[in-house]
Amino acid sequence: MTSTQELRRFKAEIFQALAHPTRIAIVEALRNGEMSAGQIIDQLGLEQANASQHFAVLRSKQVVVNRKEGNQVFYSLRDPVLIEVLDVLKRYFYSHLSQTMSMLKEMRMDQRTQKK
Amino acid sequence: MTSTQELRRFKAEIFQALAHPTRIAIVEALRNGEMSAGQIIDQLGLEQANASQHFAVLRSKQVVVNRKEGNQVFYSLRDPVLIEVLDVLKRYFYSHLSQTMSMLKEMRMDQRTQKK
DNA sequence: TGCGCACATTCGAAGTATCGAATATAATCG
DNA sequence: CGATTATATTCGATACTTCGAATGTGCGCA
Repeated sequence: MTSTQELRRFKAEIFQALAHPTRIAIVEALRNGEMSAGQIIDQLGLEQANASQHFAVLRSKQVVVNRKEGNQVFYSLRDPVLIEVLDVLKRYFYSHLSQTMSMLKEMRMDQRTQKK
Repeated sequence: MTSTQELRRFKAEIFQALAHPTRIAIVEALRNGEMSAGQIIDQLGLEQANASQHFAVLRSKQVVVNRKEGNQVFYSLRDPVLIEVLDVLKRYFYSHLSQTMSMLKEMRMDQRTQKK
């Protein structure tokens, strides 16, 4: 039996997988179909090793799947329903834009202040 | 100007806020309207201090808002659109149930094996 | 005023995530 | 074969998260 607990742990895992700006960028880049690792890295301006680490996270949570072709590895979303999740959040963001803006400002200020 | 970067950081913050089974449970408990901290704690069987820490995370990311009434604190979702996000994930979960089940099994096995 | 309830905060330990640098692997090309 | 390209993995440092235990805060009631 699939317990409620398990379902929540599963959801938490997915959220964790998406809880990084770079990984969100990767998922968004895949919105229109598969791309090679190299294409994603170029498009987003990432460090190769770092990108690969983020790919590993997304793979481990099955957010993306990959396919090897010769030299290259092509990534795609396992299920485009995840894009819906991002779109819902975009609406969320815009519907609370002014509050969100000040929140973002605070977040940036916190960052600066913390770095002593 | 709201940059794409900022929007991604914002989304990542929301995902981070939801990236814990207990916090998902709290958000789901609030699906049907506000509840006091104590009610949530009882219903979910949480430790008081731990629950309060999770409330703090949800507040800091503005996922929930609170209202004091005398002795008690009532929590509610800032925007029920977040429930949509959880519902989308539920569909995601069920549409990939068999794969997900084996993934969960592996995850549990990993946990056991790692605890040396 | 002082007690008790409801809730929040702080602290320190343990675990987990992130990064860049270095290194490994695997396919292709000459 | 050995070099080159594409990608992945490992390592160690630093930062963040989580937990329970202890303590703090603020309200209401006797």
